Amino acid sequence: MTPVAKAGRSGRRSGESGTSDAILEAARAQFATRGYQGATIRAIAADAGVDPALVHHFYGTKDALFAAAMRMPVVPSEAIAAALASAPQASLGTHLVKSALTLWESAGVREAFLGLLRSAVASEEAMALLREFVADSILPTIARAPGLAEFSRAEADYRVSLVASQILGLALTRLVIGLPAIAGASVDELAATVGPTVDRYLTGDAAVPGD
Amino acid sequence: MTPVAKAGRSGRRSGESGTSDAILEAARAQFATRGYQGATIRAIAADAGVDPALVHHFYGTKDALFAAAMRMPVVPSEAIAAALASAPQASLGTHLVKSALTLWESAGVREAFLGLLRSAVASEEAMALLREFVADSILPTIARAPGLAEFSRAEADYRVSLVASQILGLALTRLVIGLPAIAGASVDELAATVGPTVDRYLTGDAAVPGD
DNA sequence: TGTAGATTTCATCGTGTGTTGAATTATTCA
DNA sequence: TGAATAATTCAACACACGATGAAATCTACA
Repeated sequence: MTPVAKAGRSGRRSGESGTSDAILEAARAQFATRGYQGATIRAIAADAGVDPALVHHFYGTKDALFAAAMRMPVVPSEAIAAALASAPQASLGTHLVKSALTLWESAGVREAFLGLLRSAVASEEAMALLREFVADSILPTIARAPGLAEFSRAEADYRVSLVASQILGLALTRLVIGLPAIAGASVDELAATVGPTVDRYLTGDAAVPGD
Repeated sequence: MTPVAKAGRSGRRSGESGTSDAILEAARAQFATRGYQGATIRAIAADAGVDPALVHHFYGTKDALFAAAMRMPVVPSEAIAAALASAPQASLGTHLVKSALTLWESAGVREAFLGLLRSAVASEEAMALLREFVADSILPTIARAPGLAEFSRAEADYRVSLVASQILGLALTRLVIGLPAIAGASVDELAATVGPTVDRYLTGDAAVPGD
């Protein structure tokens, strides 16, 4: 958490410091936790153990820092791939929902999700980056699920996006808003009720290819 | 948008000014548009055509102003009631989804939704207020749908919350993130594919009462 | 009429912000 | 070795913020 110790006096340090990476990581964390306005250059610099001026030296303005920080991947799409790869005992949809819900229970996920939403909702640019990330990294991973290969590219896109809408809705109501009935339900309960929905979106009837 | 014209000199104005209401409305708009940190007392005062000190005079601190502004209802639950009351030609779920999607197409809804999320995601207090609002105002309205009366209170809560999760997920992916496949689909397409899901949540099998 | 209270502006305070320029130290390479 | 360049800190600027206290103007009520 405190990657670099701040030395008292100025001038260049010896050896590779990796300072600009430390700044970027601190920035990502601060932007995620506090949002764009709430994150201050000074706090980011303090987190990185560095003088605020150094942040500007590396990244110029706060906007540029933000843009750079947003380019870092946050959600491990490997986790999704792992969930898909592991043995689906029940239906695929149930398994997917269960994996997602279980993943969310690990520490810090709520904060990370909140942070992502905070950033995305705070600026159109961050929103575009998030959309790009979801569309280019997350959805294709889900699209590799068995049974989707037979559909056209457009229809598969549509189906997978519907899955995303339901699962993100679950995340929103359970993690962010905390609707009692959703937040209070167990992983198994939710997986049992929502799983079939995901199955239907993935391979069931009634999916219209969008153009 | 500019309810009260700012006069040059100090002292009380004659007649009822409704200034504190104007301040509250300006605050709501600013908090919704810019989030808690982004909204400034000065901007709110300017929007209300008033001196910044007057804001403090009426509401004390910025936190208190925020709390007061959050208490104003934003989402018209009458719209939901109207949608439920109007003739459901297709299934109830399809009708509900179609109504929601159509409502969103009217101007300003995306901004209002974004603002709500912005505020909710920015502070735990706003989140609690949003949860309270959804749980106490929105959900009971949906719960008056035909066919839900036969369920226990807990099960009806669970079912309605599932509906909320799917519909909010749709709003998130269509309005906020703008996932191409969802944002690009037509209202009828989405209603046709998501409607049955809502039907199943409302009256179908596989719903586990929480607790 | 007079006076207590409500509404409004003004001037200002202290603090924290993003940003800049110069100074200091280390590295690289001719 | 020496010169160019990169990394780092320091000190400070200008500005916007939330907040406060006093003064000015109006209303309500005795």
